[in-house]
Amino acid sequence: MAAKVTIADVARAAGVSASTASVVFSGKIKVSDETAARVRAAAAELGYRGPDPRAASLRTGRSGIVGVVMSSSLRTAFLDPIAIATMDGIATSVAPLGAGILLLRDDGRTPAATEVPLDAAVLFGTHSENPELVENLVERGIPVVAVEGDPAWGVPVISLDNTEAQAQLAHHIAGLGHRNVAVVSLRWGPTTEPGFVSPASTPVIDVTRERLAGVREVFENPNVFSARGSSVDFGIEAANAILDRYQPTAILAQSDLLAAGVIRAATERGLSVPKDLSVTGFDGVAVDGLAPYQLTTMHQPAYDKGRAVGDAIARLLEGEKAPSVRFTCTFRPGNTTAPPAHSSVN
Amino acid sequence: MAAKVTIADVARAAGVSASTASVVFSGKIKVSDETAARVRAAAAELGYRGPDPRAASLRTGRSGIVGVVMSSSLRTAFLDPIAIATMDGIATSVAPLGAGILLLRDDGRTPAATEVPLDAAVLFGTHSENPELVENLVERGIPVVAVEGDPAWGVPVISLDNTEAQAQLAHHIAGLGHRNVAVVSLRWGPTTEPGFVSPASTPVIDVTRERLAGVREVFENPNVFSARGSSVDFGIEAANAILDRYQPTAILAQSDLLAAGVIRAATERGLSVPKDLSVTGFDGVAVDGLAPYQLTTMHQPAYDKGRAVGDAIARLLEGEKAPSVRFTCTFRPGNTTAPPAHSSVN
DNA sequence: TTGTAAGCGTTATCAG
DNA sequence: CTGATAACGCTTACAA
Repeated sequence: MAAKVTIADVARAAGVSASTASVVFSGKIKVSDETAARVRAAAAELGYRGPDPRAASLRTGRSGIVGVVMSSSLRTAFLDPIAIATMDGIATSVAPLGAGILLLRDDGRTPAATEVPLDAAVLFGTHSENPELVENLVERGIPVVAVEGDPAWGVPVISLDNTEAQAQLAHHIAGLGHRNVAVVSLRWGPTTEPGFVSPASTPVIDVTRERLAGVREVFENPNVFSARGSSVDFGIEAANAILDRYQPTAILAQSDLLAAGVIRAATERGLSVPKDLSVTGFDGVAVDGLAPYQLTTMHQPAYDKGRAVGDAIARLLEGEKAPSVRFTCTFRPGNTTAPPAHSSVN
Repeated sequence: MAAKVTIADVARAAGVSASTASVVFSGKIKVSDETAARVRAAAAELGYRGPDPRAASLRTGRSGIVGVVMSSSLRTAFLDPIAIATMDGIATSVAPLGAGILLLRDDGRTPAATEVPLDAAVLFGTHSENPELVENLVERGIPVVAVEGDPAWGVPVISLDNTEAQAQLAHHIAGLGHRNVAVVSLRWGPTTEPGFVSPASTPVIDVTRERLAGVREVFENPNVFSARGSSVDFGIEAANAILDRYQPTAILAQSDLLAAGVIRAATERGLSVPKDLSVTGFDGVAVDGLAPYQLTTMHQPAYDKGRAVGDAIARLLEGEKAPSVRFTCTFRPGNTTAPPAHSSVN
């Protein structure tokens, strides 16, 4: 536990100046092999482990940290495979920038994004609640990129063609002849309870709203059950509520996890999928344990979305403008949709 | 985009010294309301958003960042609900320290843990491969805590009574009268392919080894299939391989996810659980969509393990010693185990 | 190729 | 309660 040894100590021991020693470690300028060796030897001798990142980051203005601001707990956020894939994409794409991912929440339960040495910040999910955060970050000169948020903030937004994609699924269902469909939606608002929602109501959460709009382009007035979130169990809950009350020939779920739950609930009631009930998902993730069903769904390029975030950050860090990017989902037919049976099973 | 405004600018504008202005923002020392107001007004005027975290962290020696070093990709790590719960616990317990979680890997695909301003580091999973990292961190005076690792490094380890817990499950199965059991294990080594393993082989990964030892305390020579990792689908794969070759009356899976896959595979083959096949898990997580089965399993306090990590960090940061902690799993009986049928179904 | 000088923006300490 | 002073440990023009 010797007192802290600094680069100056190393330089002194090696008989060179601090700047030379610094350069030996950063490798940014050529140093004669001989002096470099001397510096390294001195460092080893003194137990110097390389520059202190704190001091380096003050000097260079870079910390190697990209903050990802989420609006929910870690546990909740990472329940969603899409969130994980996106994060993975972000992590991968910022790695070449020499950066890592710092998990932050915007509710005061973690250090504020403004109290941590960030090189850039990613707004993950809906943050419409908290425009001051964005403003603060931007005024500090910290590049900000949003995933699936409100483009109004003037920051680049990496998003999806949610409405069009969901409409495509709805058209597929309509084309098969279905007229009587129901929707299992994602969370309506940040704190909304699950349940049926009135046709007049509009979802607060962007993704929910956009996807629902896609269904409504095709089906006038579907019954909508807003789930507690995206999971198989919530899908089961929603499907049971729907099937207790209505006899739709198709259910459009706003996520694959929810769809898997719908299938589970339907088959447990003795309904055959897709003969008695067609089911569609959204996301195109591999739902663990769903086999032998293959969901008819829209695949979203979550990982690529994450990579786009990193690209945008890189651009912003260079002082360039970064454009918003809207990714396109692709239709993935499975074996969970079919024309409706002529008569209701009931 | 005015040039960067510093606390000195604010102080000057407010007609006070920089130190006074600093104290207004940190709140660590009393300042007269009047001067405080003047400083704040000046800050607002100039668009000063508070101290630069980089400079503050150099000066104070604290960055508010706890690094979590994982050995796999984000995607892989977060597939496991236990990992998520543990991370959640860590995030929660370091929050009061004013810290957030920085996701790091030890394979050069993210900034090295040594290049980032960490207040502390958590080694997540097996890091036996990389003792230099630990050494480097420790020499820098950065507190290190390990989750489920090798206690040999001299850092506190937060772990589980894996062997005893698994043995408890094995005794439960033996007590029901089972004599012919098989095991679905977690990954054998960091890069091992799935498959049956020879009785002589010992797992490289700590958790796998410890849990297997628990089974072997009770059952001499079970057939062991090492899965590709912890997921329902890998469990299905493993169970099918086992049931193709053997007729065990019970399968002990090393995770709940694997156990869920075993159940799925078994029921798809027409075996009834638990009548024809008893199945146990490990972890005690709520497996999404497993209902109506309730796994007989050991519950591990993953979240609390995470909290213990935070506690250890807090202690280390105070300069105290932090003890290693070994958590105890609790038996959770479900409806997936029963005495073996008198004759094989086959 | 190496050294000199000048901060990066803050905050702890201590005196007033 | 406020101010002066001195670091925190490093990097980077620029000069030699």
